[in-house]
Amino acid sequence: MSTLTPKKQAIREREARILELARRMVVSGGYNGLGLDSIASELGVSRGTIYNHFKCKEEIILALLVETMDIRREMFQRAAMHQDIPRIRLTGIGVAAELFVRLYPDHFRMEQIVRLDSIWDKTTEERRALVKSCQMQCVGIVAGIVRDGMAQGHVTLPEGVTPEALVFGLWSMTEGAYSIIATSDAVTELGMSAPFLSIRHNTQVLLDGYGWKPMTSERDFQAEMEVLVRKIFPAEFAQLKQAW
Amino acid sequence: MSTLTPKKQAIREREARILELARRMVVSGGYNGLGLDSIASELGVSRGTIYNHFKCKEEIILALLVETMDIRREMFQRAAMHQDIPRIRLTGIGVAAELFVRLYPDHFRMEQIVRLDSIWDKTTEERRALVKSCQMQCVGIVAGIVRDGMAQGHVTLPEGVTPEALVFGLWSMTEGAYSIIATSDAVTELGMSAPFLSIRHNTQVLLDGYGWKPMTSERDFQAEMEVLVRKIFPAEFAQLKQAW
DNA sequence: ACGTTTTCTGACAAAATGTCAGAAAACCAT
DNA sequence: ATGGTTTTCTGACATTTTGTCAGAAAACGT
Repeated sequence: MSTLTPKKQAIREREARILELARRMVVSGGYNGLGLDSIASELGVSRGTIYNHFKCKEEIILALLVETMDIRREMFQRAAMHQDIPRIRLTGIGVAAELFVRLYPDHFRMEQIVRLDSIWDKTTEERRALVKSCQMQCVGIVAGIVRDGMAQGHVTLPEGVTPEALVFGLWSMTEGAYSIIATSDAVTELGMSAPFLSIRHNTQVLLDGYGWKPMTSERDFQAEMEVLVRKIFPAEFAQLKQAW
Repeated sequence: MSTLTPKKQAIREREARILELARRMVVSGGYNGLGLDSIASELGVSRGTIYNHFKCKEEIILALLVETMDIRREMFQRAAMHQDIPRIRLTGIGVAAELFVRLYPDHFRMEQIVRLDSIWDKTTEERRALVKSCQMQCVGIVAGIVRDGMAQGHVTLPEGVTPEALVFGLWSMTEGAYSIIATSDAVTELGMSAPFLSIRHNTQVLLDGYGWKPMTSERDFQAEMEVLVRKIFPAEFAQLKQAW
């Protein structure tokens, strides 16, 4: 597989460059900030060539989304694999989510943009399936930890509440928080300083609300997070060291 | 003020029609779905006339956003004014938020779109100030209830946690949840059935986590919500009656 | 009824997307 | 190497959309 003709190899490299340039443009100017003309000229090729790689603008954007979601899924998997009690593993997922957003804000912004702009109609079913699969894997990983917690008697969900409902709560809260932080510059003006600390605290409060043991009164999860980030994500931690 | 020349009156009415048509278009096709050409032709005027009303597309969209946010703020105010213990009033805010999203999904979608698409640069400072003011009022209303709860000894926040941090948690969770529901058609496939019930439950669990009395073990907030919606939002309740 | 002000129009320039016939380059077999 | 075949690339074209503006048309006030 590594023996491609020189030409094919060059094409493959160019595709990577297209995506790289496209990401920068989408991140800085949204859907409309992505201009195929600019990409083509920056790459020194004509616009027609871009259309040999992707059949429309929307496909480029969806390709970026898949790249993005793959990164997060991989980070979630690493966190879920950590050997510890369920609540700590869940805390690790939270760490992964925060790291993802903070280290790759462009990727997160990408997700937000794609979600909203109505680009889905024009894309191929194939790529859409990739996106959905990635999302389901992420939810599945977290739901698995919740089930572990239930199996070990650390948490008992009320009648009619599924593990997925708890996952939904965590997902909603983090997704919403990061989105508010990313888009509403007024967060600090609104009296919400240190929003990342607030998120870490609020997620743990939610788990406390479910009565998931050990509770925050018994264990310092904020300190635990630093241990986790160093252990599971050493490289990532090094990148934002002082900012953690 | 009600005595405008016939012409001025007609212009004012047309402006309303423009916004009305624009909203439909933005909701169905996002930023790019809004075409001034279509609006003009549907109104039977030329495109130049539209530009007499708004100096660019972006201003139209921001005008829509202000309309939208005003509705929510008004609903929040109604809920906050309800005479009861703080936790119930907060529950009322949750009811308001849910009603807003469910009754005016177009408005909510509007907010999402505006937030992301990079349209802010082109808009006037004046209109941006309107948006920010509305947002601060909403946060202020909720934070006020939290302070009431603290003053009455119903909840005690840990060292270093501000009332706004709690508000941030509630805001994040609902914002995130509604956004996930609205945009990710896979919610039910992911095992998250009855998402609105999950949100209601999760917000209460969060308050429980903060130890806010009375807790859900002492009082049935799900039942309380139905009382609130009937009492505070009778007209709105009537609209989605069976769906509540 | 007439001069003034406001409003409206439609043509124009500019920018962007997507297409395609023909040119250019790469490939391959002899 | 060379010639024929396939792949890739180009740049002009059609189309759509935004925003502008001089002059036409309508409304207004006296």
